[in-house]
Amino acid sequence: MTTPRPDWAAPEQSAGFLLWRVTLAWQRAMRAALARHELTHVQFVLLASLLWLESRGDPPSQQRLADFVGIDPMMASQVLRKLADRGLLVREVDPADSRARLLRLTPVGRALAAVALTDVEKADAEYFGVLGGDRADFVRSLSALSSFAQR
Amino acid sequence: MTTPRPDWAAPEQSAGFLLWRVTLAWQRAMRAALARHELTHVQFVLLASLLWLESRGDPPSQQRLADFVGIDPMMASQVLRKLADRGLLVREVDPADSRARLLRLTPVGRALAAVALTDVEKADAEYFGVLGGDRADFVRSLSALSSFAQR
DNA sequence: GACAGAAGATATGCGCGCATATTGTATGTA
DNA sequence: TACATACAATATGCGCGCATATCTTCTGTC
Repeated sequence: MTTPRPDWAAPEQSAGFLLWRVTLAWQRAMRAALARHELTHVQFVLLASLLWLESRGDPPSQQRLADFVGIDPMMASQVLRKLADRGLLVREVDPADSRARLLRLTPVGRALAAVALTDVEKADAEYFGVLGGDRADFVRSLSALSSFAQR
Repeated sequence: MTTPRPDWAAPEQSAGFLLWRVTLAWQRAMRAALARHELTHVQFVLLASLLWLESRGDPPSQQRLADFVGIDPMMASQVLRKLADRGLLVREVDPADSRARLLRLTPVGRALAAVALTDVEKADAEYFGVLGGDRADFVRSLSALSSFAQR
């Protein structure tokens, strides 16, 4: 166990490190696509998910949105406050539970989310386009890992 | 463009967001495997890569190691300084270029890298084990993305 | 030899991922 | 009613990813 292992020392030959680097590259692509909207990639995910949730039910709480997106409730709290400061959404106290904050997009926020969505979709399609026909298999593998590796 | 898109609003149905979440889960697995060695996942990658590079040539500079691993030279500089403070490696001025710092593992650092390597390998194999026979295809897809999405 | 440009290292600052602790509120049970 | 427990939100702190600026040193060309 004292001899170096080529398959670990060389990141490009390990699935884990490939995963890591590919994700970083994807995040850079997202950042580039969202830069002109003054949105970070987490801000966008929260806005887009809120758009989706709003369209089919009551306004969600911060907690519910964070669970839905799969990010840390702490992060969600901070990011949502900034988005509220920018006037993209409002955080109002839940009348049924004064601990919770209900989220509601403003018209400005709704419009921004919709426009950013098209840019992100284009960047995403371009990024994964190189996989060609293997894309379905790739996504299936990701799903298998994702369902296995629940937090 | 003002109607929500289910495939984007629901992260688990988008390849990009799947990628993101799976990578976060992998990083958590790495963190757990490395916790008892008091190593972060980036610290480990640097140590293991240094182990590999040392075994087959002259000691690399910080820049060369950062390039090899694929991380930011800035991060590498900070992390390597901490590792040097812990006595796991030494950073000596390159006699051929007084700007560069040459990296050399200490015996303690070499031993720690080797032990941590076994834990990480086990965790990694366990993590990707759920892919079963699809693992090769998955890694091939990752490689395609990786080579395409060079920084 | 003198100069401009490139490269290695560092500092600063912001956003994200996560762990921990604290406060206030909503539940359960006695 | 009183209390313990659980939960939503917040604050703090650390490590990472990255952009920008600065300083020093090397290398090119004249």
